[in-house]
Amino acid sequence: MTSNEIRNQFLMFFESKGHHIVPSAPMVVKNDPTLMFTNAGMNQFKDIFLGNAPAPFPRVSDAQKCLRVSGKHNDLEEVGHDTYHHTMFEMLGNWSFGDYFKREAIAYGWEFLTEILHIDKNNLYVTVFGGDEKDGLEMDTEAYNFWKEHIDESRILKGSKKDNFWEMGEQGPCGPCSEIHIDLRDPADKLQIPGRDLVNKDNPLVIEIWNLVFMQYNRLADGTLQPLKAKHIDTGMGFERLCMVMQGKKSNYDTDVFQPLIQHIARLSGRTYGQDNQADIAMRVIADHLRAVSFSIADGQLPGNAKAGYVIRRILRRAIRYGYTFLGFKEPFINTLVNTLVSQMGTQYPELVKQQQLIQRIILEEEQSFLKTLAGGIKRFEDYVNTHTGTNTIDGDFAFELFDTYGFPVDLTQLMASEKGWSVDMEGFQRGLAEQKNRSRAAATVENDDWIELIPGVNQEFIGYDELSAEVRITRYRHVKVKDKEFFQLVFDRTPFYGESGGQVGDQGTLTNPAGDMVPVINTKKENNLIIHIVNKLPEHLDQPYKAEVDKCRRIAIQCNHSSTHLLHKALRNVLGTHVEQKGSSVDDQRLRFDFSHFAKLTREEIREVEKQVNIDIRRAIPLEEHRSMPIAEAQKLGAMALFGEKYGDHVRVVKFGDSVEFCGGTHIDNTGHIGSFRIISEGAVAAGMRRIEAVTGAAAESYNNNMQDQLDSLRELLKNPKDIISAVQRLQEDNAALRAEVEQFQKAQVNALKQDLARQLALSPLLVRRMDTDLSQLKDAMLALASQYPDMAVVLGSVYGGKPALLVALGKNRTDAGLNAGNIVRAAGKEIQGGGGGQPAYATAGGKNPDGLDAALRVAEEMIK
RNA sequence: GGGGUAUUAGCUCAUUUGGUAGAGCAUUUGGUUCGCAAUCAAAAGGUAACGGGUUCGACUCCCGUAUACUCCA
Repeated sequence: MTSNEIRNQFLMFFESKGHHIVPSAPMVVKNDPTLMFTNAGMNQFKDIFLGNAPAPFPRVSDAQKCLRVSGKHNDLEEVGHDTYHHTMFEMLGNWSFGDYFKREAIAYGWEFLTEILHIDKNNLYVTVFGGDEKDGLEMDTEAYNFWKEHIDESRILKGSKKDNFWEMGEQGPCGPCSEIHIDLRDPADKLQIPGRDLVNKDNPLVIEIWNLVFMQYNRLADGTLQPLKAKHIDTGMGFERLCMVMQGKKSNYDTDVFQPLIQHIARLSGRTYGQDNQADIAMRVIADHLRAVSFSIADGQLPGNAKAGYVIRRILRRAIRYGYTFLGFKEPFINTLVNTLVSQMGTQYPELVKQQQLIQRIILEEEQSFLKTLAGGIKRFEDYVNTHTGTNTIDGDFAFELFDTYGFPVDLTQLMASEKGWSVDMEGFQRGLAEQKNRSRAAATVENDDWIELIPGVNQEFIGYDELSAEVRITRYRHVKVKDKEFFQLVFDRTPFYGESGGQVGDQGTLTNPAGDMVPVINTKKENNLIIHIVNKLPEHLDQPYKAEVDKCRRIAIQCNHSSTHLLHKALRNVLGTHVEQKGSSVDDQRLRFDFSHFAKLTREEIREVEKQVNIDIRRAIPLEEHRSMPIAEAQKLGAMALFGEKYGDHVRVVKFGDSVEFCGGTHIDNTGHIGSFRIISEGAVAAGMRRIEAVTGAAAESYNNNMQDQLDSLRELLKNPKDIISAVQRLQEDNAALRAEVEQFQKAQVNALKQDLARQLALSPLLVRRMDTDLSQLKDAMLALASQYPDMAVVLGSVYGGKPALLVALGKNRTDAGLNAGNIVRAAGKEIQGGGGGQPAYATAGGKNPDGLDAALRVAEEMIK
C-alpha cells in the first residue's frame, strides 16, 4: 500500500464513522504566542478545547502537517541519526468534541488497525494510565475495561504519568491517554524477549503508533486539576511510522515517503544509500529537513534571523552542513531536490506546487549565504591555528565565539581541529553556551496567573465590524508579569475592540463605568481566538457594566490603510502579473507594509502606475461589499484570493471592493473614497523573490506630499528660484568640484614652495626649527619626502592656526637610527602648550590649548634634538 | 525578548597603547603584444553606516540609532 493510499484509507474510514474531514491547517502558527509551529494534530482545535470557540462539528478527522524541532521527544540534533525521528511529519487524527468518548475512540482505533489495515493483532499492545499519587488520580479503569473487549488482558499494560497522561502545556486541558504499540521484530527475537517487556523502552522496533487522549481535566497555574464539563477525544497517529509498518520496513526512511528524495540525493552525491553509515545519516537529515523547510516556505514562513524564521534557517543549515561534511557538497544542491518533493507530495498539498519556484529560490539563496558563513569561519579558524603555535588545543572561548558570533558549527570546528591533530576545549565551549542560555532565559520569563472567571461559560462575541462602542461585561481577567512590566488582561462578553491579527494592529480605547471611572485600553491581542484587552490597572468595580469605546480616529486610519492594502494587492497583480502574491502584511494607524512575491526591483514607472491605479479606485468611491460568512467554494467563485498561511474554517469572511476580492478578517473602511489618497513611500527587497512596499494614506499621505513639496520649495528658494532646479544643482556640483580642485592645487603649490624652501635650508643645516602660522596638517607627505631625501634631517615646526597651537616633528633615517624619537619629542614639547601628541619615530604631531607656550615648546624640542 | 560581531574606494578586505587611511580586483589614460582574468606604468576613486560625547587630535575609546550577520529564549 502506498503512503497516499494509507492516508486516504484513514480519512475514508473516519468519514464512514460520521467524521467531518477537514484540510490540514498551516504548519506555521499565527495568533498564538505560545507556539510557532503546529506540533500536533490538535493544534488547530485548541481554541475549541479551551472553550473559546464552539466546535464546528462534533466529530472531525484529518491529516495534519506538523513540525517539531524541540521538546521532550525531539531534539533537532537527533534527527537523521535514528530511523524514526523527524522535524516535519504528518499526524493522522480523529476528534470528538463533547461527542463520543473512551469506548468509541478505542473501538474505532482497533477496527481501523485490525479490520481495515489488517495488522496482526498478535503484534499489538496497548497501554492505559496507571494512576498518579501526586495528582490524586486513580488508574484509568474505564479505558482498561473497554480494551478488554478487544484484546487479551496480557497485552494491556499500565503506564506512568510520563507516558500515559497528556498535557497541552503547564496549564490547560489534559487527561489520561491510551497508546497502541506494535512489535515489528523478527519472530526469533520475539521468542527471546516478549514484546510487552519492550513497550516504551526506546526499542526502535517496538513502537507506539497511535495515542488516544481522553481529555477530561483542566490544569490550573497552581498545578491542581479541575474536571472539564465537556469531555473530548484527541488522537494522533504518526503517518510515517504507519507507512513503515504497512510497507514492512524497519525504518521510516525506507518507505516511499522518503525514498524518492534519498535516491535523488544519492544520485547527486554519487553514492549509494545503505553503504556508509555517516553518508546515510546525512541523506536522511537532508531528506527530512528539505520537507520541513519547503512546507514552511509554502506556508509563508521564510528563513530569517529571529523566531520562527530562525528555526527554519537552522533546520536548513543543518542539512547543508551534513551535505557539506559527509557527502562532499561544496556548492548549493538542496534547492535542486525541490522537484522531487513536489512531484511526490504536490497532490495532497497543492501549496507546494504553487510555491515551487519561490521555495527553490529561497533555499538556493540560503545555501549560498551559509556556504559563505562557513568559508568565513574556516578562515578565522585557520588564522587562529596559525597564530596559536605552541599549543594544540582550541580554546573553548574561541570555539564558542566562532559558533555564537559567526555561526560556525562547533562540530565542524572539532572536525577541522582533529584533522590537524588538535583538540577543542569542549568544556569551555559548553560553559559559554550555558551562560548564554541563562542570560536569555532570565530575560524571557513571562508569568501568567490563572484566569479569574467572573461570568463563566460565555462565548465572546466580536461586534467591532459594526460598532465602535458598546456596553460590555468583564467575563474574566488575569494578571501578567513580563520582566519588570506588569499588566492585566481582560475578556468581555462582547467587544468592539479588534485584536491584533492578520497583520492589523490591535485597537486602543477606553473603558468607562457608570460612575465615570475610566481605564485606558492600551492594546488588544488575540490568543487562541480569544480577544484580550490589555490594561495597566484593573478597573475597580469588576461586576459593573462598562462602556467600551474604541479610539475612533485611530481605528479609521487603520481601516484606510487596511483597505488600501487590498487595493494595492490588486494593482500590483494588474501591473506586474498574477505571480504576485501576498507574503505578509502589517497595517497600523501610521502606515501599511505589504510583502509580496516578485523577482525584480520595481521601476519608478511601475511604482507610479501602481500608485495611480490605487488612487483611481479611491476616487471611484467603491462601497465595501462584505460577506461575513460565506462557504469557501462560493468565495472562490467570486474570485477571492486565497492566502496560504491563514487558517480558515469552512465559512470565510469575504471583503470586496470592486474587483478586489479577498478572504480577510480585518476591519475596513465602508467606502474607498474615505481613504482620500495613497502614496508609496518605499520599495525594496526582503529576500530572494520577495519585495516589500510601504505606503501611507489619507492625512499621512497628505503630510508626506507636503513635506516633499516644502523641501523642494526651500531648495528652490536657496537656489534663487531657477527655472530648472536639477540643472542648477548639477551646475552647483560641477562648480564645487572645480573649486575644490583649485584649492587643492593651490595648497599643493604652497606646500611645494615650503618644501623647496625647507630643502634649501636643510642643505645648509640639517636641524631646522621654525614657527609658521599655517595649517600643519597638509604637510605630512612633504615632510616624509624631505626626510627620505635628507637622512640627517630634523625639522620642528610650530604653528598657531585657528587659535590653536600645533607642533610637528619630522626626522630623517640617521636621526631615528641614532635613537631620536619624534613621538617622544612632541610629547615632551607638547606639555608647554598644555597638550599632548604622538606619532611614529620619524613623524609626529601634537596639539594643545595654550598658544603662548608655543615658543617654549619649540625650544624644548630643539634642546632634545641637540 | 536577551547577548555577540560587523558596517572603511564600485567589489573583496587590510589598517594594535588614539597621531601618514592602504592592498587586490574593477574603472580611466598611456605603453607593450605574449590568444581568453595577458602585462607594464600612471591616474581617478573616501562624509571610514548615521547621530552625539570624550580628547589638542577619533576609522580607532564611550553612548545612542539604523542595517546586516549570528547565537540563545
